[in-house]
Amino acid sequence: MLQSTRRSLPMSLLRAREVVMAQFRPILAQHGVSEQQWRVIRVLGEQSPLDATELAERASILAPSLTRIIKALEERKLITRGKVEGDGRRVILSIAPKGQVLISQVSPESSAIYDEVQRRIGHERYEQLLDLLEGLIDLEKK
Amino acid sequence: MLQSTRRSLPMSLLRAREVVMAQFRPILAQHGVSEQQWRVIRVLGEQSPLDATELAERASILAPSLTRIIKALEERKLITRGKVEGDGRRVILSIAPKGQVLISQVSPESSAIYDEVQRRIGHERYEQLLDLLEGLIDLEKK
DNA sequence: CTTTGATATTTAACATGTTAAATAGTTTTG
DNA sequence: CAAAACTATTTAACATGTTAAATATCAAAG
Repeated sequence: MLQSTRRSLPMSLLRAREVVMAQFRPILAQHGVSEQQWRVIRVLGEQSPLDATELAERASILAPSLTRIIKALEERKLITRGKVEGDGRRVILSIAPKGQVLISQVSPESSAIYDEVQRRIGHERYEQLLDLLEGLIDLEKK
Repeated sequence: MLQSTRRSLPMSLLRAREVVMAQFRPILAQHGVSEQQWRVIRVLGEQSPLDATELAERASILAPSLTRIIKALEERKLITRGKVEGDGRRVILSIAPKGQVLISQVSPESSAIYDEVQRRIGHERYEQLLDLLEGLIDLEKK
């Protein structure tokens, strides 16, 4: 029997994400970074340096997109790019000072929005949702 | 304090969706339709005709993307496009016979995958997840 | 040591996402 | 009724998603 488009898991995931991101986009736009660029910067803010493959994995961005994003962020001196000695194929990325400044500017506003969303749906439901999503994500690895 | 990228709501929603869609993409690819094209076809399969605005809303596709998708689907005769009498601005879309055939071909395979995902994470958790997502989506309307 | 196979990144090509602006038609106002 | 305001769709421009293929380098076999 046909799945209704209203209670379809992929569709619900997409819409839920849309609702949350709609809160963020204006902030990111004010700082001149896209959603994906911000993900890259934030991952490098947590751990730096990282090679491109690891970075792509952690930021959930496909390699071809990452190539383009890296180029843009490097030109703006938000990140730096280097080569690994011992393996000439790998590219190593690091957060740059300007990138750290950006993180320190955006993070407070970002946290405020997270808190607001969490408050509106309830702390318990929020954690529950994250747990269920994690369970779904882990299906991939089995 | 900084949100970890691992337990970030937008990131988790994105990854969870990715896991589910990874199951679907091969099927859709076999039938030569993209994920978004399939959403449009499926929505029209549920209700047809629909005007472009309604269709965009229900398929969670932005108007500019819908314009391009409609063009492609109409050329392949999967949907048909008409004008409304009384309002010359509106475009009306309907599912075409070829589109209905496609739905009848893809739906069984699609359902099988839904069932499999549901089985793997558990029926109860599956419904719970949909409920929580719905709650998040409804924040938008308040 | 060189050929074969695997891995990391990039390029290419096309579809979609995203915001802003343009177009065309409709409704509201004065 | 004519100007102004509004609505629906399209176009434009650029970023990203997606798959496949190309490059470059490294590792394994022979």
